[in-house]
Amino acid sequence: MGRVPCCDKANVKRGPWSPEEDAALRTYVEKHHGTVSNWIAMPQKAGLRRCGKSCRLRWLNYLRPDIKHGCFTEEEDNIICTLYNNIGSRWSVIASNLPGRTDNDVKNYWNTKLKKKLLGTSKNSFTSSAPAPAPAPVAAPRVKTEPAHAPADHLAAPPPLDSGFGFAEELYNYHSYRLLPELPPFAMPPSASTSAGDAFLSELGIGSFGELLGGFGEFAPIYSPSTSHGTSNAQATTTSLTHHELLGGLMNLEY
DNA sequence: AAGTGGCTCAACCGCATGTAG
DNA sequence: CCTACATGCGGTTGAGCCACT
Repeated sequence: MGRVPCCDKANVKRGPWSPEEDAALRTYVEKHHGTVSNWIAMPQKAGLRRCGKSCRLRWLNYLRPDIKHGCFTEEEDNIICTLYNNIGSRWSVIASNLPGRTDNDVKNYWNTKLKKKLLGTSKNSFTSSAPAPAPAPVAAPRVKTEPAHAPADHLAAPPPLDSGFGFAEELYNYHSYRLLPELPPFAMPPSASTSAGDAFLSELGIGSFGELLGGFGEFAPIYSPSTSHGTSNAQATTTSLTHHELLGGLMNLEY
């Protein structure tokens, strides 16, 4: 007994999508205000001879109106590398930090360009402001209670401290490599405040602390975004923690 | 101009997870 | 609680394109 197929493979079209199919899919989804309640039933309703999963993928990765196509910026490179160092190949999580990018896009970009860039022989092959490449962590299991940190072998080769690193990169490295003895203590700016936290997030290209902490599973329980989630003033309402306190906690926990 | 080897990226596959009944 | 089904996700494939010889 094999798996139950998600569709009748003999009667569905496969391969590249035609402009007519794209139009039919786009029309259907837009008619339903961008949400499809049942992708399996959707192709028949839209008059498409496609697998529902294929339709969903086509919409999410290509037809969605907010998709950003084209070259990745250096800032996006940095975010991808930083998050990959921390959480491994969890492309959907990484993509969620890059507005307009899909997990497939990020994955393809990593596999075809970034990985080579990082593994390149030139010591300057990576951008000067980016964290140095670390051994790729094994992808964390896709469970909600996953360990937040990369596995221990991740500690084998920490990135060198580079004076060119910004606050954000240093904090991430600090987190990623568990304060190896050779790393000097990370100094919190004396004037650290909500605005410092905002600047930190802005530097990472992350919209809210909730997004940041989403990558650090064990911090999630102490943080609950306020109703102003996504704004620069988001705070941890359940604990009344400020950005400053969260940053402090982020740096002190486990170290 | 033709051959070929590498690269890109859309699409597919199958497993994991979520959820409704 | 169990089962079946839908959805989400990461890994992989292969057609088409391009640069090089």
